[in-house]
Amino acid sequence: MIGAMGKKEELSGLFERLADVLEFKGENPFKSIAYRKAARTLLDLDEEIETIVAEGRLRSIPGIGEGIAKKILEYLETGQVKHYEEARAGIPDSVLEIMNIPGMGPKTTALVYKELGIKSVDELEAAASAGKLRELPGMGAKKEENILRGIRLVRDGSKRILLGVALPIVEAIIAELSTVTGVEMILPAGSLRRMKETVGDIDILAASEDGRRIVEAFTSLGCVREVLAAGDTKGSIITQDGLQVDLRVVKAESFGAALQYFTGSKDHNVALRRLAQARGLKINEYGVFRGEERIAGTTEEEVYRALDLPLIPPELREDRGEIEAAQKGELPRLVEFADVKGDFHVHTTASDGHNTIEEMVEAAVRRGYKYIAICDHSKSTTVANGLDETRLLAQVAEIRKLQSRYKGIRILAGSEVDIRNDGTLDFPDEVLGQLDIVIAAVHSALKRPRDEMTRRILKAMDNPHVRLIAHPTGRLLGKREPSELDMEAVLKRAAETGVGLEINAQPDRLDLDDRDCRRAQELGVKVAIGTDAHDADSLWYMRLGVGVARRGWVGKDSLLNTFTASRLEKVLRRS
DNA sequence: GCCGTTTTCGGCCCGACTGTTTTCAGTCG
Repeated sequence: MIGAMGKKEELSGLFERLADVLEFKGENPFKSIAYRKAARTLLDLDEEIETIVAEGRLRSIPGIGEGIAKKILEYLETGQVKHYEEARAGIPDSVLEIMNIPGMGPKTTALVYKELGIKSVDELEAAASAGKLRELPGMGAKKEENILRGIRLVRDGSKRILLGVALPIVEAIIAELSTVTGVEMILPAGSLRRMKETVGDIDILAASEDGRRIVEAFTSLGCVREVLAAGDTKGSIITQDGLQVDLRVVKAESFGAALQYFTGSKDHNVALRRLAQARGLKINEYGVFRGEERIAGTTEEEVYRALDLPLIPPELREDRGEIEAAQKGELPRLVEFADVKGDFHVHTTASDGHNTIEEMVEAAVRRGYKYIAICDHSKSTTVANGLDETRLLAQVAEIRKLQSRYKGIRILAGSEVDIRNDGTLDFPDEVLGQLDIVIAAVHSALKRPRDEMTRRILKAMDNPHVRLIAHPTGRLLGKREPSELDMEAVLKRAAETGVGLEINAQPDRLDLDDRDCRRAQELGVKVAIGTDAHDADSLWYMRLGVGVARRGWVGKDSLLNTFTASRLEKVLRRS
């Protein structure tokens, strides 16, 4: 989910649509590639485009040259881009939408538009159903069927799904396929391996001498709804949940190259390929080649080493400067899942959780944690049965008593205390002072204007008892946009006050997101993962939080969850 | 349209699968 629409988001969308139009018209495809690259680059910017323009740094952004820079300036000055308006003139938007249908590329879309006057997905569906498409050159009955299936797929809402939903599904599939005879290795690849917050489809990579056998096992899994492709080295299915899963099979000697290749991202790979070319090498999914000779490919380390690079962790492979950092030997030492010693945000039956304090603590012990923070809701969040002062203090007493029975784990008495509309907190200071950790969070009036939202959070951070701000933007992936918020101001205040920001690890939150994390890291702000678990099983969301932190270039020393219990005590006592 | 340890012109990542084709175009990732 993208935040509020600023100029860079508008420009990004414009360049994407321009790329569509040019493809449709059959112009030099590399122009479209250039526009799409610029569109992605714009979205990835940490700063506002206006700032960059004002400081004359536009042309220093990779992928933005003379032509695109001019168009950006034109848009900022006039609100439109003439070249775009001219290019799209006479082409209805509904025609371009046809290109979103799987199987319908620019060529086929242009063909049906020109020959049959088809201007929308609905008209395409009618023509395909009536068997009219097969009369066109290069088209047949099978193509019609495929197009109809593609239309159904899009209508079914084959949208991106949450990482936290996809991860268990793909791990179950892998567990099953790893028992197939001849499977030497099998791992997830693609955006899932990069721990992107949502994934479009799932890529799985296997090593075996007998590709057909695995592909057959794959396409006959119990979860298969539809088989899209089945060859010797590749299979593609739609699961009952509507998730597309692609399996690729290579020989073991190529596994590293293939894993690298299918993990992406696309932009990262293109950049790597350029590096390879400059050295007279060729990279593909089978290895790194100098002429006919293969010089690497069994492991990913080999592939990167062939380019004089250290292994770049999958979570960083977004072409956001990781290759340059690797070349300079400046890759961050990312936090590891194994470094995590505790969870800062769990609920219990006292508010809206499903397990007792003791059950949550037991689950934390089983995970080897050294601390866990019990942070139920406060009274303003009535829908979640938030605790008032009396119930909170009773819970603190209960936690102290329970603590005496546990030696190896510290049970932190805390609260996920509401930030009210005016920025004050739901409990008075003398109550907050009795807690081990105070996490402040906005749960209401999320749509207030940017200034007001920012002021509320800044004010909460100024309260000396507050240690963390939970789910700072309030977004819910696919359901609710992030609140309007001056994140830069929040991060700077965090740096000043020493208040940390939460990476809320709920699958549909992941808030802070990876980009905010990276900025936090740059500013020296501490982050802390809280699973916000409402039951003991959900403590596993920690993995998702670690994924966000790693994608945000967060090192071990910036993540509070890696602190030992005694070091943490000092931070919590603070000042 | 972008870009430069072969280049300011001429490349631009590269291969698999499908369906339609008797040798390949289109699409996808």
